[in-house]
This record gives sequence, structure tokens and C-alpha cells, in this order.
Amino acid sequence: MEKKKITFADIAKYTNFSKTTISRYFNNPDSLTIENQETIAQALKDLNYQENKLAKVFANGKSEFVGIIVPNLYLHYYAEMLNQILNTYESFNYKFLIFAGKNNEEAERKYIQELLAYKIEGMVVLSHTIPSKELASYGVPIVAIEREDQYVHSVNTDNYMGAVQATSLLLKNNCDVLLHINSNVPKNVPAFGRIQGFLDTCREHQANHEVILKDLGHSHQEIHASMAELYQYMEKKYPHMKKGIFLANDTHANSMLNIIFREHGALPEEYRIIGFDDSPASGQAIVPISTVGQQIGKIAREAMEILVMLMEERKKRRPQPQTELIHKHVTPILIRRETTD
Amino acid sequence: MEKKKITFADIAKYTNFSKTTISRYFNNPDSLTIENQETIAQALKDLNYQENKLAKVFANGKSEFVGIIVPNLYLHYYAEMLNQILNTYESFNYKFLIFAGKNNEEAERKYIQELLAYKIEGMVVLSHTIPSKELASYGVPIVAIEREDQYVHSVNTDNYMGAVQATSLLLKNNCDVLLHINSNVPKNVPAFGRIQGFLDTCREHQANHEVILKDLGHSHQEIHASMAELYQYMEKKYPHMKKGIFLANDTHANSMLNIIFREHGALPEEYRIIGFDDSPASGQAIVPISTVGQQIGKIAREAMEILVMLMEERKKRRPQPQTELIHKHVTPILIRRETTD
DNA sequence: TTGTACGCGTTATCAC
DNA sequence: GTGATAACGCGTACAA
Repeated sequence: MEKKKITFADIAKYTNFSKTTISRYFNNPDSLTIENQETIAQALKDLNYQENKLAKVFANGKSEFVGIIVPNLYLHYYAEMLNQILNTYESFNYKFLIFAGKNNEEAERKYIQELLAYKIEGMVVLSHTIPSKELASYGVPIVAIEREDQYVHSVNTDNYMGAVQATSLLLKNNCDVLLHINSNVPKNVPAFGRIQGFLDTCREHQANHEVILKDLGHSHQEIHASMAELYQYMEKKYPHMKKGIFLANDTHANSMLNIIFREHGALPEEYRIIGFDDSPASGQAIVPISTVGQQIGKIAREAMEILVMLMEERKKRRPQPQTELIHKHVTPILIRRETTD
Repeated sequence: MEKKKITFADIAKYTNFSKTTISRYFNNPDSLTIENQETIAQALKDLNYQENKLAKVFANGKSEFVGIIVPNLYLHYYAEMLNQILNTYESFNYKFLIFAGKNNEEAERKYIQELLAYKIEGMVVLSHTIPSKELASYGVPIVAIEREDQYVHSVNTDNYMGAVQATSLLLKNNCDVLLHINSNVPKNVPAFGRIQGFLDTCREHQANHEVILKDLGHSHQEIHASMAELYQYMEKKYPHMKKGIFLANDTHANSMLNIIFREHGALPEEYRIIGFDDSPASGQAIVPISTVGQQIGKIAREAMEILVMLMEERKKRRPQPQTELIHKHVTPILIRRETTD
């Protein structure tokens, strides 16, 4: 194990060049003769040089770090989003410093301070706890994904359109009554569009409908219990009617499907179900569940493209600060499987 | 937006102390009088000082960075492991630089070079592509999780014990034949223990058994098709016998369960099923699936504890290099749900 | 095309 | 208890 690390000074001594020339070899190789390039290349091998980006960053101020704050990685949605963001490394070469939030403002503030201390050039925020107004005040380019975004740039799924598609599909299935089951989503988060899209579509088509908003719990057990209760409710309130249920996500949809399926030994014609997210749960359910597929890869890429643009602009000698906020929407894709006709 | 960043020099000027004293305020505050501490604290607020860890790291060489290489975040297992590792930040204060591998040796080598360039103090490797011998040669403390680990420290689930527990449960269920379905796991990766544990337990109890090792595919469709085929195979080969099936993971188990359930409208007594991992899929299946629960949180913590120990040792003036490899095993927990009696 | 000298923001080593 | 000064490894005018 080589204990002493090789620096430009060592290479310079070894090749009889100056440190500057070594530096140029890395940053502007064309300014050296081919011969000298080869000399240095050989020296790097001989000495087994290991580049030191920290020193480089320290000298030129470009850390190439992007900070990410996710609420958790338990939900497939966040894990996959992180995955897709990490994959942009190949295109943009930014490195990612990641913190998993704990639904705790103070903790997340600490994370942000830590990120700033490491001189991140930008930040992608998926966590919901800290208001966008505060985020915007940190003086670092920020792109939010699927959260309240009044004061920061953002990329979101077009939740409204997704809901319209889902609801329309249920209408085409000739359902007698349409139900939307969701939690009490605040109006200022993008996911609220799922409720609004459902309502508008139902009203437009003068369809019999009901929106059920309540805390459905977080653990699987709680969700399952909520769904069981709602099933009983629907059975009583809408007997012998074809019920089209649009659930807020695939986990909920799967839970509801399981309850119905076990009750009937199959999914009866009387129930049509559609979820949201296209999470693995939907495809691997006892009956593959129709869903609205978020284009996670596209969202991640758009977010990074905006962030990179902002970060690059900032590094210019005379930066033109982006004045208007960018709020990009990515249209989700309706995925028809077996829980709808 | 404060454009000019405040440095120790600014604070020193503002307070009429020297830079050294400012540094001491952060690293050894007790060496200052209370009075002076307060003076400096006030100055920090007045000037809105933002610490610069990069400069600190550059000066003292302790980056507090740990590199992580995961194969992907699509599988819940890796996502949750990453989650748990990230959570150790609260305890150890190490920051994580993360790369998602692409099953591509060259790409992962590039990632490792990048990590080394950022002067990571240690590395947690979950990816399988690069041999442990090469990993060990990079001169950085490394802990592997659930992968080939001949030349590096590691923390793994006790796969053998997990398989013994699963198989024993099937035996207690009075199955006439025991089947283990898995892919062709190499002998040198920890997961091979699942096969060995199954075999040893069956032999010990002189139970009728069969191990089916084949490529089951990676996409949900492929897996589903493989399972459908295996179901037909079992129906023919073991008619009217009570079949106890131990599957390599919960995704496979869920797929097999769905096939059986749809065929019979329920899970017949003739089939008993157990998976591995305790992934959400197992609990949320049409019939909650018995499984062997990996203690992901515990594994993550043990891995970081070992890594931290190694990293701290290395920072001492006269480090005592750890000579023997540590291979820690974490016992999994049998989770009995409804697919076994 | 190549070299000199200094700056980046902190810590470490001596002094006082 | 406090201060001056030299590292740390690289980039970057400015010179040659």
C-alpha cells in the first residue's frame, strides 16, 4: 500500500517539468507537445499517481457536488427516483451527497448546513418538511421534485392529467359510480392534482361520484384496515352498482384489490380498480393492476438538466441569474392492465 | 444572497483575534476564555459565517466521506440497506458518496477512482462485479455486504441458518416433499448458504426433496413465466402430495403464490410457501407470505461499525493495521405468516 | 510551449 | 491563552 501520495510536485521533479505543466497536462493537454504529453503520461504510471479532487475543488471552487434530500428510501418511488438521479452521473459528472430525511425540520436543516459546508453547487429536494421559501434563501440553485414549490424551480408529474386519464378510463368502463380514495393532500403539493383531476372529469361527464379523503395510515396493517372498512362502506352504499375506484397509489390499490379478491375469489366485474405510480406492486399483484405510470427517469433527467443549467450559469464570470421560476410538468402514462376492461 | 464568503481571516479582523484563535474556537473551544468564546460566537452571527469543510478536509486530510457502491436501487433490499446506512450519519457523522453500479466492471472501476479522488476514508460495497481481491488492493478500508468477500471484511446475513429455519418450518408443516427454487448461485457468495442450508436440513431429516436451480429471469414477466412452468412441473411430478416450497426471495414467492392462488381461488393445503427477505411484497401479498427476514438495519449498522473502527484506527499516529479479516454474520428471523401452518 | 509566484481556507507547529 | 507562519495540492494570472 503506497502510503505517501504523489503530487504534481513529485511528477514535476520526476519529469523535470514545472507543476504548472503537469496541471496543464490535465486541464489543457493540447498546449503541450505530444512528446511531453507522453513523458508525463509515463511518469503518472511510474509513480502511480492518484488524482486529488479535493485539492482541485479547493483551488477552483467547483465541487461538482449536488446535494439530495429524500424523505426515505422505503417507498419505491423515492428509491427509483434516486436511482435515476444517480444515473445522470454518466451525463453530467456531478457527484451526489445524499441525506435521507426523517420528517424532522431540525434534522433536515442540519443536513442542509452540512451540504452547504461541503460547497455543493446545487440541490435536489424531494423531502416535504422545509418550506420552499426557506430553501430558496440558501443561495444555492435548487430543484424540487413532487413537493410544494412556490419559491423554487421544480419538476413534477402532471398529476392532474394522470387523474383525468385514470378517471376517463373508469368512465369508459361504464362504471355506475366513480370513487376516489386519497388522504387529505394539501392544495399546494402537486399530488393534489389527482383529486382535482378526478373531480373535474366526473363533473364534466356528469358522472355519479364520491371523493373519500381520510387518513389511511402509514403501515401496511393500517392501510389494509382502512381499505377493509372502505370496502364495507362501498358494498353497503353502492350495492349492485359497478364501482370504479381510483386510488391514490398502487400500494392502496393492491390492498383494496386483495380484499375484494379474497372476498369473491376473483375480481368481480362489479369492481374496477386503478392505482397510481406503476410501482412493482401493481404489476405483481394477484390481478395486474391498471395504473398511471410516473415517468421517473424522465423526471429525474429533467430535474438534473434544469439544475445543471442553473449551476453552469452560476460559474460564468458574469452570470445571468434565472429570474423566473421553472415549473416543468411530465405527463404520466396510462397503463391498462387487468383491473380495468 | 451573500456573494462573498466569510473566512477565518474576516472573523479574525472583525474580532481582533488571529486566525488561529478562530480555528481553536471550533476545534478546542475550552482553550479560550468564556468571554472570548462569546465574542467570536457573536461575530459569527454578525458576519453570517458559513463553515467550509472542504478547506478543513484539505488541511487535515480527514474527508469524513464514505463511498458506497450499490448494484441498483430497484430491489427493495438494496434501497432499504442504503437507507439504513444513510441513517448511521446520526451516530458516526460520516457523509456518503454514492454510486449505483450498472453490472459493468469498467464503469464501477471508474466510480471507485472517482471516490478515491475525493479522498474517501472507507467504502461499503454491495455490488458484485469487482472481485474482492481487487477491492482490497485500493488501500482503503472496505466492508462488503452480502457478496463475495474472500479478501475484504464483510457483514452478511446468516443465509445458512435462514435456510435451516425455513426448511424446518416446512418440515413441521408435514410436507411430503420439499422443494427449493433458486438460481445458480456461485458457491462463494453468501446467498449460496440458502441452498446448502436447505439440502443439509432435508438430508438430516431424510426428507423427500428436490433443489431446482435455473435461470429464472430478471423481469417480472420472465420470473412469472418461470414460476408458471415450475408450477406445472410440480403438479405433474408430485400430485396429491403436500408440497413445501422454499423460494430464493419474496418476489419469486409472490409470483408462485399468485399462480397457485388464481388456479385454485385460494392457497390449498397442498401447497406451503416460504420466501426470503421480508420485503414489502411478502406482507402485502394476496396471502401474507411466510419469509425469512433479513435484519437490514442491523447489518447496515454492523458494517458501519466495522468500517468506522478501521477508519479511526487508520487516523492514529501509529495505526495497528487490522490483520485478520472480519466476517460478521447476522442471524435472520423467521417470520411466520399465512402461507405456512 | 513552459515557468514563477501566489491564492484558495483551514489546521498544525512552534513560539510567546 | 494567544499569535505568527508554514503547510495541504492544485489552479491561474503573469512572465518569459
